[in-house]
Amino acid sequence: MIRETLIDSRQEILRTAARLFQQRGYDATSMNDVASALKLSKGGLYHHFQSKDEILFHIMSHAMDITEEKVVNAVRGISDPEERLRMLIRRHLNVVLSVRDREITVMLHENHPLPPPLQKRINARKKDYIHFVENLIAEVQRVKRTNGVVSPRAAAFALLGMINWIYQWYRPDGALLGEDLVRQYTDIFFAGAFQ
Amino acid sequence: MIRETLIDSRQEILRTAARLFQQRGYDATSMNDVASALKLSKGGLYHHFQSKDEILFHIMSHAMDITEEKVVNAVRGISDPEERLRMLIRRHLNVVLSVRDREITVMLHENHPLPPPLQKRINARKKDYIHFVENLIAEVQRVKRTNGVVSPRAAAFALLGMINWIYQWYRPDGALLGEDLVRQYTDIFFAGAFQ
DNA sequence: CTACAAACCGACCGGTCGGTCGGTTCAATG
DNA sequence: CATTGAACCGACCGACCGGTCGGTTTGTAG
Repeated sequence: MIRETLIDSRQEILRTAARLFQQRGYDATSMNDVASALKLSKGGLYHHFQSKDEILFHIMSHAMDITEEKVVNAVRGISDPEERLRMLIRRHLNVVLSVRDREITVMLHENHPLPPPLQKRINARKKDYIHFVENLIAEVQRVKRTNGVVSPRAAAFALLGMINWIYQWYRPDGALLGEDLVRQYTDIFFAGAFQ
Repeated sequence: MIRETLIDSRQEILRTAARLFQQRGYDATSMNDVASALKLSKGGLYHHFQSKDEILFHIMSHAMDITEEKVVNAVRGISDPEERLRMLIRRHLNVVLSVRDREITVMLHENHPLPPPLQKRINARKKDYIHFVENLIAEVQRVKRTNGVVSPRAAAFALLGMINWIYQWYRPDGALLGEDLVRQYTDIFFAGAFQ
């Protein structure tokens, strides 16, 4: 049971750190803040992680894991490209809105420079995802025979911008609710990208 | 000429600070960094501004000035709503892309909490702008008689998200260039919001 | 040349940062 | 009960943070 608790501790630390980073920002959150939120001393915290950077890296990695699991994998089984894209929009949007998946917001917002090799691993996964979206859009355009006006690349950036920007203004108690957003954003994008 | 040089100094400080804040982030940029980039001591810098917060506030205020001048005012004279919106998209997008207007990017990205009264002034101006965009979209929907599918509010957020997110990925030497982006984003949004 | 204020310097302040380290607690194993 | 290693503590480090202040330089007006 030793292995288990170690992993659990690390996971719990990452969850708490992600919450604090999301609320106050990475730079404005000290290791003392993280430690005391976990009822731990700073020394105790450093028993589990080597550096603050390492914590941020694992949060971002986890964010990419979530994206691949809850968006990409959830969509892979759908054979109809249009339905696949609709589900991708729904899933991606819900991940951004999800209070549980705070790692996503941290990854979207924080530009803190990680050590180059770590930074590259994150960037590579981000690029993979963009290409996945881009290819899916291209496929839908082929099926719908509407590939003259908008390039899949620009459409992908537009779509990801629409959705990723939501964390900047969305409040769960606001007028625009999740399901409503999914419907309207999907309508906008489909009419926009497949004219 | 005394007044002039004082204002000039302050402006130059703000320009340099904006550049550094954009490149490294607000928290990661020290007052020493700003001072030495201006070939000034930290003490000399504090002769012109009372605090780091004050500098950030003025940068953000300036960002809103730029938006009102280069986007809102540039568009006010256009009588046809559709043309007005097209020009707004073009102008807003060019402001985000402009290397000269770094203040915009700083305002879009930095969430550093300012003293509440200052924070409120910035937030109020942001909201005014969003409402301006929302109302313009509603007007175009009325003219085009296409106001059933997408609410002006959601459309405004989608549009601003598309455009504002650009700073996260745009590189002037990339494949997607400014004019191309304007055209494609305009096409996407018009087909999407006015079905 | 004098006077004076704006501009600026550089040493300094209290505090906090990320990170270290020697030592203690604790729980499981044999 | 002794051993052992993970978990953890708390004091500490050097560096740097935002900000202050007394004094010097500099430019201009009389």
